[in-house]
Amino acid sequence: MPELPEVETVARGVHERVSGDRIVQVWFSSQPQTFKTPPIQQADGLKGRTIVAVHRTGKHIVFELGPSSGNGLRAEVQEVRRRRSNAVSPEAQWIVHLGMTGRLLVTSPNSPVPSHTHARLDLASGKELRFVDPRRFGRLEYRDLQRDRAFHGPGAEPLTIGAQEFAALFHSTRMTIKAALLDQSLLAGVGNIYADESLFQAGIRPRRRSNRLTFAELDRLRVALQKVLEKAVRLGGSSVSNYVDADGERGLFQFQHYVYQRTGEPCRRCQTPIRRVVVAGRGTHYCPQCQN
DNA sequence: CATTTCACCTGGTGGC
DNA sequence: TGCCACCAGGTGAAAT
Repeated sequence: MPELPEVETVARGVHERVSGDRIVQVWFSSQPQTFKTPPIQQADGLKGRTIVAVHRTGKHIVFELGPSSGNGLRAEVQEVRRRRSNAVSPEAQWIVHLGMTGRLLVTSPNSPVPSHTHARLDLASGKELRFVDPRRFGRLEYRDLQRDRAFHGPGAEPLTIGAQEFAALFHSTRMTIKAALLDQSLLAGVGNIYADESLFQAGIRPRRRSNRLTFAELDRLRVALQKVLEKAVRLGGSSVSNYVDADGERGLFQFQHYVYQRTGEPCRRCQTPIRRVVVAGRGTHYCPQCQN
């Protein structure tokens, strides 16, 4: 499930492979719900633009796009070189949300096109960028910054938020702490795995009311969450089911899980069997001994 | 308004 | 072996 660490891994991989490149041709599938912006509008906007940079905001991958440039291979190559060396202020953004099963792949145009491919971007370098998403929970959006606001994500960034702001956010709602962690308008980037893992590390039960947690508990949670996310980023994310990064490599963090999908197995701290309940409509895993 | 529930999707799993 | 009910969970709309 792509959450912050998986999305970060994908964004870094894609950035390394396509920044400085130029989009020369675009193809989209005809699956309407994949497109937050109508596909024709996206194709018109993307074609000819240079990819200045690719980065993550919350669970979103943002492509910063430069102005579209003229035709001709020589001009394209020069354009690529120019944009590599100078920072260009972006004129547009392509925003990719992976949903549950979305993947961004950088491949040769000749490699077999997987089923459920919804976007194919031909790049000036000869590479092809593909968006593949079997369950179609992912979303593609285009913003023209002359007209639209730049994308900044729905909520605060979990990795950099400070103690005061974190406490203020979670003291502002009566939801369960699990539901609050999953609410992207509060913190952007936390999903089911890292919500469960950080609550375990902080020793907090998922059904506690967010606004009833003490400042000390919330700060334990913030520190635990940041440590868990940073470690997962270092390990390339968690590969549960079939998540892979831009190389097709699997992450390693799933071997570090303390509670997620360990129902009935002994707690790594106290040997008590891990319990599974449903909170906020999600499978939720916790240790009844270590979490209070 | 705040909060909770549910529909959207397909592939994988496990029971019979 | 084949069939099918069921589960996974990010998000936004609908219900409460």
